[in-house]
Order: sequence, then structure tokens, then C-alpha cells
Amino acid sequence: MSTENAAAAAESLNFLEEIIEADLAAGKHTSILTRFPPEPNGYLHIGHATSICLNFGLALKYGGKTNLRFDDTNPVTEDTEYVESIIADVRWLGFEPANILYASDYFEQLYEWAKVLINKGLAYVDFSSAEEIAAMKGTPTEPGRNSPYRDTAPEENLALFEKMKAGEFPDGHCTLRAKIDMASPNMIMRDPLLYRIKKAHHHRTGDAWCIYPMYDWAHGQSDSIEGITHSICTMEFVPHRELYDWCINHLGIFPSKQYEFARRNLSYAVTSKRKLKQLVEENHVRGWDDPRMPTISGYRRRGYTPESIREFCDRIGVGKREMVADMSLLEFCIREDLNKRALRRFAVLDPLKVVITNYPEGQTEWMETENNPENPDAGKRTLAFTRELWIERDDFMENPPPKYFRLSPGNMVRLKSAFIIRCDSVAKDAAGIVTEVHCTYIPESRSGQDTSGLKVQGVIHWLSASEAVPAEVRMYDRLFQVEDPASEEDFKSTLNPNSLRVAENAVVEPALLQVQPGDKFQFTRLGYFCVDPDSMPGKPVFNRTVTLKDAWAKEQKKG
RNA sequence: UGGCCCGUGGUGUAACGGUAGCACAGCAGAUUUUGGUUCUGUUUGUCAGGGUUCGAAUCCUUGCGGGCCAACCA
Repeated sequence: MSTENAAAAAESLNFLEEIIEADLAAGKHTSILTRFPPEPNGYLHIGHATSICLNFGLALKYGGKTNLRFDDTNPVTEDTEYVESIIADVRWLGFEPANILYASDYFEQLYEWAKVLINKGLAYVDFSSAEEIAAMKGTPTEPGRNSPYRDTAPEENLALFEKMKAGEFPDGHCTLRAKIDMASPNMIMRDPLLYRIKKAHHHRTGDAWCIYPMYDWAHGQSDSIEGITHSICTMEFVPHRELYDWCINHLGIFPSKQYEFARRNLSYAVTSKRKLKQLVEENHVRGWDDPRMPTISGYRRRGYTPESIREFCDRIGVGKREMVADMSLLEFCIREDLNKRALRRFAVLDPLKVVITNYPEGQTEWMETENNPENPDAGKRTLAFTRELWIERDDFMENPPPKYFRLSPGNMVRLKSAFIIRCDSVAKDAAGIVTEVHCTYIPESRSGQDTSGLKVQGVIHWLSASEAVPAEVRMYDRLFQVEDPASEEDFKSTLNPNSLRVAENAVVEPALLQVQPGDKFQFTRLGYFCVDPDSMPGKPVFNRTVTLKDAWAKEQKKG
């Protein structure tokens, strides 16, 4: 294989890149302009993230630009609260829109263009009720019937449409419809509605309008006005493309083109605004930014980085078939990112007291440990070693199974960056629960200057009982117990009852008192954690972003 | 019973008529003062039948399977 072929093979293009490169090569466009067109009626989720990364990513790759345009054509569901969160989420992901625009900016132009269509005899005012229109629409297997208002003369339609705009008719009294083909095999082309009357307050245009354009009338023309070259949307809009082109052709305006890719789903999650809204409103989660939510704001609070989400979107790629990306890939992406960047800290989530019986009371030695073994530049820190320590309850077992490398009676482990200790005895309460583990330490085994010659298999983290400070640690797990909750008859019946467990008695290094919401750490041997905005002075709250891979947990599952 | 879109390992994605590759997951091993990281090896795949061709994942065809379309939502 030649080097050129090797390079070409290494850089295989997805179908959108192929289209763009062909358009650029053919001189159809000198540069590209894409757009991300959310409706401001909810918070952005991971599905939107894939669309954002696609639109902005393609523009970046080919030296083009991307507009953020709000598809705000339905005043009753939309709100500025959502506008603001969407702008913030796009920026947080790391993208800066070339322009922030609104379909409502084009209402006047859209109105003028509607009149152009009416004058051409291509649109008419229909006084049929919603039910009548539905009845005349036909079905996928039978053609529809023409509306009795279909042949009204253009002049009359014009007058009626102006009356609609002037507010002379009540909501739902009539609509403006395109005159296309009631027998089209494409249901979308059976005289689609262009305008409906809604005497509702719009979050941007206020009460200036009482007629609002439908998606099909607003979207393509908005693209055209902005000069969007590649209007990328999801597959459910494929049948709309015929209408998209029809409108642009009959208006004779800039021919934006629509291309469709398959929606990308995530296993163990739901990504429908309706379902997410239900979870919030029925208090299954604490809000749109609950760290268990697959929203951008949820991932942000959970501790995901923008880089990790972009990497995930990149890795799952883009295609035309319905797909479900594996949650484990998202987890891989955040671990990969944080492994390189997060400083290591010791935290004990479920503390068990260890008393080093041969260590003098009141004595403290300072143990040096690295902040990030992946990055020597991250430096080192010191930890206090004292007679009484906390270790993770999981790291001790009175009757351990085979291959248990941690502490157990008669056995030794290394306290990471400190000494090797041996368990001599345990103390229990009346219920038989181990309350203290009594150990002796090996003075010659100090980390970095170990002359003991001992070899131990287990290394565990620890904290000085007198130095450690309390913290709350929220441990999140997948919100749903099944891979595809949306396919269940009742998706909420598959909610994971253990999606949040709170470690109330956790202790952490004293240095962790000086943190800001959003700060990220690896708690050694446990996982990646992020400071939650709920933190109070003296009582930090940490969210578990993701655990470390756990070979021992896997080993145990095998039984 | 109509039209449109789509079928490649468990998941996702390449191969554009010429050796089915990559990533994640899984499994096995090496290294390791994080049972992490890193490294090595490895199981598993072209929906089915027919056709075109020297040669088909790729082109044609039939079937099967999945998705979308009958909102005054987007």
C-alpha cells in the first residue's frame, strides 16, 4: 500500500464529510455554514450534544461557521429560561456560535413569502377544523381529499390571510395551507399547514403576532435566509425534505440543502424531552441538572468534562441507522480524560478504624505521595501518619475469600505511600460488627526507604483519624436498570432504586476543604469525583463522576 | 394492505467490486506502592435466498427484520 493510500485509509470520511468535500471540490460552495437549531422548550441532553458536535465539528473541520438558531415558532411551549441554558451549554461544550439567531427574527419575511405563495396560487386559507383536516388527510394507504376551501381565489386568500394576521379570527378558526397534492404518497406533502392562529405571548416578539409559522414553513426558509449550506437534522425529517425543497424552489431563494443522520441514543438512559421532563416533575431526580440526568447540565454537575463528551461524540461516529451507543464508551472517555488531569486525593467513604498498636501515641510523621502518577509535573503532597487511622471498610475482611489481597487477620498490606501493617486482632461491638482493627506496623517498610524485604500484594489508601475531615460523598449509578428504558411499557418502572447512595460519614484529606464547585479529583482506588455546588464551608460535597475500573469487583461477581 | 430510510462481532464504526479492519465491552496474560494506568494476546460479524462478476459487505432482485410518516409539535 502506498503512503498516500495509507493516509487515505487512516482518514476515512463519514457520509456528511463526503458530501461536504464533494460540494467544496465541485465549487458548489466556497465555504460551509451549518446551524444548530434547538427549540427553546427544554434542556439540552446528550443527544443534542452529538448534534452540536456534528454541526460545529464539521464547520471547524472545513473552515466554515455555525449559527445557533432557536426554532422558536411555538410560543406556548418556549421560554427564555431555556434559551439561556442552551447558550450556556453550547459554550460549555466548547463551541462559539458565529451568530445567535432566532426563527422569530424572520417572522416578517416569512409572512411576506407566504403572500408570495398565495399570489402564485400555491397556498390557501382553510376554515376546516383540525378534525376535518385530519379526516381529509387520508392515511398512509389511502389518498386524502381536497379541502372545500382549496380553490379560493388568490385575491380572496390574501385578504383572508391578512385578516388572520390582524387577529380577526379566534385561535384555530382557520389555517394557511400550501396547495400541493392531497394524493401524495408522502403525507407531509398533502397540503401541509403553514400558519396557525395562536393568540399567545411569544418570549421574544411579545404580542406582535397572533399567527405563527409551522416548522416546515419556518425552518428551510430560515436556513436559506442565513445562507446555511448544509442543514443537518435527524432521520425523522427525511419526509420533510421534499417540502423543504418545495418551499425554497417556489420562493426562488438560496437553496440550502437538508441532510439527515440517525439519532444517537445512549444505553441505560432516556433522551426524550418529554420523559426527562417527567423525571424532573415527578421528583425522580432533583432537577434538570441532577448528576444522574443525561442532560448537558447533568453531566457538567456530575463531573464530566466537555472534552470527554466531545470525544464520545467523535468516537460513536455518525450514520443513517438507528443506534444505541454504549454507556461504557462514555465512561471510558471520561476516565481517559480525568486519568491524565485529575489530582489524586485520599478519601475514605466508609471508614473503619485502624489502631497501630506499636506506633507511639501523639506522634505524627509526614508521608510524601504523588499528586498524579501520570503527570510528574503535578508534584507531590504530604499526608499525616498517626497511631489511629481510617481505612475503607471494604479493605478489611475477617474471613477473606481466595485472592483477597487486602487486610485480614494475620495478613499484611501496604498503606499506600506509608508503611506495611499486619493485622493482629479485631474489636467488635455487641452485634458482632468489627469496630476496630488492631495492627502493628513495620518501621523499616516506609515507602521509598523500605529495607524490610517484605512483599505484599495489597496496597490500600488510608487517612489519619486525627487529621481527616468529614465530607459528604454522593455515589451515582446508572439511572435505569435496563439498557433501553424507552422501550418498556413504563420506563419509570425500570428506574434504579440505588442510582444515588450517599456516604454520610466519609472523610477526606484536609486539603479538600479548600475546593470550588466543579473541581475534579481522583479519590485513589475509588474513582473520579467532582465538587458539588451544594458544598458548604467546612463540609464539602463530592459527586462521584465514575468509578475506576474494578477488577476485584469483577472477580467477586464470578463467584 | 402505501411511501420513505436502514440492516457489518455484544455495542458503535470502517472497508466505495479485490486480505472484513478499528474502538469500546469481554476474556487471558505481563507490569504496577491505585485490583487504576500502561503493554501483549485473544473470542465473537457482513440478515436470508437468488442473480451479475474471474471476484460481492459493496451492484441488481426477492424475502425477512427494524425505524419513520396520518400534531393547528419541532
